[in-house]
Amino acid sequence: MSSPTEALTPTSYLVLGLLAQRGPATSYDLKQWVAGSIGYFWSFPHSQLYAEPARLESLGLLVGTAEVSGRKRRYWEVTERGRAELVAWLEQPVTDPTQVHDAGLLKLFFMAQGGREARIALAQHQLDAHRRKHAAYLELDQEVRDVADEWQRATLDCGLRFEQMACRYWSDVLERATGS
Amino acid sequence: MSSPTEALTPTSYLVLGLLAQRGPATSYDLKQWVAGSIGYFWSFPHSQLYAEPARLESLGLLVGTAEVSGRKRRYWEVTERGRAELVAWLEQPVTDPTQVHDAGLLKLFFMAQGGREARIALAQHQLDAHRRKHAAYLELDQEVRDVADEWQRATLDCGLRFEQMACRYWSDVLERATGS
DNA sequence: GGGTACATGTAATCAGTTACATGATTTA
DNA sequence: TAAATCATGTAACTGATTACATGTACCC
Repeated sequence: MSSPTEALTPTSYLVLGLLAQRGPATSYDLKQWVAGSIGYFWSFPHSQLYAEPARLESLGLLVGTAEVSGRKRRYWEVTERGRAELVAWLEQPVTDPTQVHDAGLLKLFFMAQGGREARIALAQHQLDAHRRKHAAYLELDQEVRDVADEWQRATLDCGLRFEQMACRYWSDVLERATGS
Repeated sequence: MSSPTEALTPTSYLVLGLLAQRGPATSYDLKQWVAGSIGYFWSFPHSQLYAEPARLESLGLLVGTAEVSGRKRRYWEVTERGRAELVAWLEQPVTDPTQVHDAGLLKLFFMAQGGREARIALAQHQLDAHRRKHAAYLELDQEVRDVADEWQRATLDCGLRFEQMACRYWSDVLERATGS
């Protein structure tokens, strides 16, 4: 029992991981970083990114320093214990199964209750959305190619594959919806 | 402004949709149905499935009837307004982007902070998990082949494709993790 | 120097999760 | 008939979401 850590959430490890990876930063920085990476498939509202560091500090995993000048920004930095906690988490096996929250899929599941038009519209709309996302990932891939490390790029690669699969999938659904 | 509906959640539409699809049922039935379908990739805790119908009844989208005999079960049934609300939802375009909550991916993103062993273990573990899930979907596919409607089967097909993609992905990650 | 967008945070609400609790069936 | 499991809920907590509020920098 190295650390009597009160169950941390994914948000906790996100904050811990980002700060460990990129050094001291403000909640606003976290927000920006998330928006440019993980946020593409796992959204963390900015209010959480302001609240969570305070919690982690009370657990001794971060330390914060407030500016005295105008903006009074609070910078957060990972402590030794914080880094240890992060590494321990990385070594633990994942238990929670992947959750895919997709309102489009939920609708499709009930689409026998709707009309043909609705099915076509859904499929078309989802196809467009996933195509846009795929394009966005491709662009992102170019942008970060030389600043991201190998595993960050691997994560992005998963997004890319996912969107590619989704495009094919909704394209097939569209075909069936049109044909029936 | 057909209905002054207070923003419904995905849980609301899940309940509405299931009851519309399969007729009057108890919260326990809902729980069972979810466990055998959507629940594979989008978990809805049973407490929600007990609480939500009450909310929907207060909105006039369901009506409940309580047994008087031993178990005092409460059966829920969709009203006309409920059905209309469901259909309206099916026709609306999806706005929320797909959320993929996967602790494994989150870890991978930070895996430069961990050791080679941890990366191999993660990839291997995720690969196993997705293989099991894929197998489970295949089995489910056989079971429901003749009871599920076309769009329910299409939803399952998405799960199948997702797991297939995930298996390939983590297999590739495993290779890179081993090789470096 | 007034408007607009960016930056930084707080407060209130609410959904989701965990835990608890108990009655009804089945089975050993 | 005792134990175990299934069935049916409720209560408490807390993380997540939304909304609000204000300060700072930029630009027209």
